Amino acid sequence: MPRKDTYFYLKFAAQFFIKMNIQNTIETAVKEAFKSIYDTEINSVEFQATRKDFEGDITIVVFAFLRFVKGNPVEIGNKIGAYLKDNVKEISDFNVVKGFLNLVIADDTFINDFNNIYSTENFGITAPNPAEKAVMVEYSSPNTNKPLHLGHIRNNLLGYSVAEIIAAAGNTVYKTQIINDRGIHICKSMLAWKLFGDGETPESTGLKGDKLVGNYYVKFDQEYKKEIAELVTSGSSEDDAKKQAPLLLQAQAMLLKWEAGNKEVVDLWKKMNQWVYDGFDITYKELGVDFDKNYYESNTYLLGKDVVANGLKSGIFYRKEDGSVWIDLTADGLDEKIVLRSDGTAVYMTQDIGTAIERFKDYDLKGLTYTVGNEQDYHFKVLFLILKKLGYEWADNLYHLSYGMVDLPSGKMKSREGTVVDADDLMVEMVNTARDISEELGKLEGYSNDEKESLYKTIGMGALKYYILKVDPKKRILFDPKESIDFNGNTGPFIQYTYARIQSILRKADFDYNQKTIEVPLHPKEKEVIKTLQQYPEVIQNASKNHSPALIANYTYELVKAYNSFYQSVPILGSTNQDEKVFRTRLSQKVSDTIKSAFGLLGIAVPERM
RNA sequence: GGUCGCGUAGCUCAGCUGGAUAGAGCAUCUGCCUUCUAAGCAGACGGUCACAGGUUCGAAUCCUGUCGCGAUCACCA
Repeated sequence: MPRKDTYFYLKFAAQFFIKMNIQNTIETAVKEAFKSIYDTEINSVEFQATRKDFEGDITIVVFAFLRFVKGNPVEIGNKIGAYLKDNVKEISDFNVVKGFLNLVIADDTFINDFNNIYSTENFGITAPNPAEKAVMVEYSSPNTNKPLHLGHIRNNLLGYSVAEIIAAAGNTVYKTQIINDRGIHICKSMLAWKLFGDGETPESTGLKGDKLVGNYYVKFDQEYKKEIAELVTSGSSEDDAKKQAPLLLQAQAMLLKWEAGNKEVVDLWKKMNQWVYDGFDITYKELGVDFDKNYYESNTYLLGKDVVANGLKSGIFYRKEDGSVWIDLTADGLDEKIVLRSDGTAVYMTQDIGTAIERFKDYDLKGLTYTVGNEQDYHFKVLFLILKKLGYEWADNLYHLSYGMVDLPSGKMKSREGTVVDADDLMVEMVNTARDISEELGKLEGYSNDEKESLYKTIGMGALKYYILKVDPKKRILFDPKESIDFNGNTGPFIQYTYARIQSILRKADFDYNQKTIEVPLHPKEKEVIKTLQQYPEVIQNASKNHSPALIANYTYELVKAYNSFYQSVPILGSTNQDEKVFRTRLSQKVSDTIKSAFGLLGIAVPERM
């Protein structure tokens, strides 16, 4: 094992070498240039990619040097440029515009780079370093009283993708969720089923288990509202009616029974939760997400109380007269926060403290990322601060992947009011749209029905996932169910289509393109594609650091645009020059490999044809 | 009210730790299928980067304030 890892490590190093090599060479040369021309030491050189409208590949910002050398930036740029052209073999030309020194990199340098990239397996991906501790990513974390909706889809896609990205950046990653399987809301569904369910089961109704249970959650709410209305007509105040409604009292009684371990209630709870889990499993599978370990709130809701007890002793927490325990965070600009109820039971915070500690005990972790909506920003800020105050050094490596809500034109989605976009329904709809478009285009002759259906799923889910993931997680998404998700332009199918076209070329390539070619004149479009490919490793690192699948999505789009432009301007298989043909085929192949890799990080599959 | 986030083209979004004339897609309009898949390519149109100050050689980007939208400030989770 260690040997294999070392091997991967070297590969990773080699990969960075490709890109950094040139920049380092230039940086060193620039320093030499200042030494020899101005007799001045400079400490760093600021690089940026040359803008498309200018000639060149890499640009040095001359303004930054004015601190060290006084003078006209254009003049300085010209002198440095001339020095570089004479002394650095990779630089074939230069020009200066205002304070920008644009350098032209020699074609053979690009081709060499590309050949290195081509022969790098899993280009861009860094294998985990076994000496490093792991990272845990929590996502999904549903309630077991209702089905998953569009909001959960965003959560799941984000969490899954971020986990993949962090792994690709060189970490061992564990995916987890905490299932909110206890509490009054579960009892509501249970009670409604018991009272009105008539023994219905997923088998007897043919309904997905989570849907069935969700129906009873809605049923409870309807009946509960009726009771409130009746109480109000008979003279109760609205508030009293809400508290006194028999259904609610029964649900509360049920929760007490559950906590006391009453067999009948616990058995019903187990049965109905299992229905929900079976339903969720189907949805998760369709979505293509998975978990390494599930935590259940019914196991963790008592955690954290001993931690609070210890913190009380050390003075981090304090007890109020009624017995409740608090932490004072006003010195940190926050409020006072309760960590234990006056009856000694745990609150959400207590549980999260305990669960975090538990996870660090269960796994050898360096960090933990929570994928939870931005409505809980405050909760996590407080949680992290408390853990820090409790002295856990890993508290600095906790991260709240906070994402914006998915809203409908009508406003927020509400399960009880039936204004949610159901996860399963939406996925079916996306696949249907993919089917309609594909059938209309009719490019799939020779495909069996199974192959076609599997392809429609790939495309439909690709459209959905890309649509959600290309947006910065922080931003809220407005989803209009009437305007269907696009399949043209900056979309998943557009990128999948490019992949499929390349596969078609590779299938037709009846020559050996495994051979390196160096002596080909480089077309500007080819250069653009190579430049974009070079960025991939850095993009992954960046996306990991920023917990942002959107960076991967946007990068993939850039790559595909560059490739399509190339594809349209020059013949690949039709090239009359054999070396050129080989080179372009190799370039195409690596682009498709990279698309597949990047889309893999987004949890999106790619098709061989479409 | 306090705190946090967001505000870029008609719509949906990019724009990395400040850099050149702010970029895509959709929509509208114009070209390109006897050459590798037109779910494509090339182009036109479209912007007081919410507003006002400040820092800087240089600000959509950093700082301050204002406005607008959202979230949050529970002995719910």
